[in-house]
Amino acid sequence: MSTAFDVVAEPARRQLLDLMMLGPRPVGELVAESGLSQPNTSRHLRVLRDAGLVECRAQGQRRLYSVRPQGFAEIAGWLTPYVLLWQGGIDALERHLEQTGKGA
Amino acid sequence: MSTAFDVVAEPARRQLLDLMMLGPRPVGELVAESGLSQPNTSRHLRVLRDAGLVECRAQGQRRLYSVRPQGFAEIAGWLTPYVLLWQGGIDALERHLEQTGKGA
DNA sequence: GACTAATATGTTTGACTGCTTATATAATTG
DNA sequence: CAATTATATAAGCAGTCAAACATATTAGTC
Repeated sequence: MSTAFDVVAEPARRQLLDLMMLGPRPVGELVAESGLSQPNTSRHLRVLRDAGLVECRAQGQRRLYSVRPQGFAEIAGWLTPYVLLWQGGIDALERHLEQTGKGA
Repeated sequence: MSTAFDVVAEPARRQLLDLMMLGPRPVGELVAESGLSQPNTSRHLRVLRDAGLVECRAQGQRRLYSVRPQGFAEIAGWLTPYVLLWQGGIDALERHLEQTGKGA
């Protein structure tokens, strides 16, 4: 099992996610627009799915893959303090840690 | 050269970042609190530094490492649409893409 | 300037991962 | 049900990377 961080570290997978961002896409379109080989695309989609970053529903012989936003919670949760530190300084960060209880 | 995504994919490096979050820390403390070996810690800090995620200033024979929040821009910038999609739905995402011009 | 403390680098090894090619499964059409 | 389209899986190879261990560098102390 890999974390969302591992999964998203791969440029090809970020590209696939970006292609799915605005709505569900069949694999064929993802293959065409990403430039990845079909098996390669399929493998990456599998990894994304196992990590909970995308989901898949069948429509005829196609499979429609779409982004699963909740899957990004792990990354977003970890990143938030650093973004706060960036935009609000150390005191914004401390307030956040206070609230989330991670400051103990 | 590796992207911020690659760098942050490593759990040990996220841990080090977390240890530096509240302020600059000397390497020795990071070694002690992370449980990583000293060379290993040093190597990870090097990677973090090369990626612009931390910076380093010398104080006597110690080196104080601290988080460099701007370094997180790449990740934050990529992640934002997905967080928006999560919290605000597709229309929040579309407004954002409109503004940032990535929607063309 | 020898000695110690603090940190960095080099090397090797083992594990993991992505890509390619070939093949298998599943749904669709005639 | 044969043929075709769409997607998934398998096996092999090559490149990458983190950990361990040894060693080098830099700064402070006597």
